[in-house]
Amino acid sequence: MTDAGPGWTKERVELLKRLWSDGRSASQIAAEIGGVSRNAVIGKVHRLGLAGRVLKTNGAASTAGRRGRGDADAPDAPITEAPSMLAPAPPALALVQAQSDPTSDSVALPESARVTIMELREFMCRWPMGDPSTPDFRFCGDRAITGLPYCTHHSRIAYQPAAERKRDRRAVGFR
DNA sequence: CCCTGATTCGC
DNA sequence: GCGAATCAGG
Repeated sequence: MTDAGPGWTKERVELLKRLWSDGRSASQIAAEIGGVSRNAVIGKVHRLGLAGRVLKTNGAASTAGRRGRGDADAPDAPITEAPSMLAPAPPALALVQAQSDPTSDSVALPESARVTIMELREFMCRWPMGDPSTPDFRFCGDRAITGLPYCTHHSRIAYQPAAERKRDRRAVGFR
């Protein structure tokens, strides 16, 4: 047939837009479409002007991505750090008892897999739920982000906009 | 280590 | 216009 050139046909672009707006990740879309890498998907998405789904993840992109491919890196310009001082918003412990079931014989397992400390694994979210003094105390137990004690959802809550700390540690003559 | 998206630049 | 490379954060 004449489909020897896998370019961004309208069908593919539409599919891309649909999947992207549907909340699918770039890698998922790439796998779905096939023949394209996740980078290609992201690149196309940006070119189309669809980017912007993520809110505060661009903090990385700000300093990153100015290199193409094995190109000489120019002296990075002094990026003006935005003094965004947002509220620390500390996570209140043991205060998230939404639907506390009093002596509930019911299962009461609406979502996620809450587990006890016995069932807690390294890759499980350690978000406290309930009072630690009661036997009802459980942990989120969801798949925690590798390297972090919480899952994606709770990580965002715990680590809200309050990461503007010491960024550069590689000062010359440090120590 | 896994994943995510953002960005730049050579092609 | 395209996407690999790179970055940074979660």
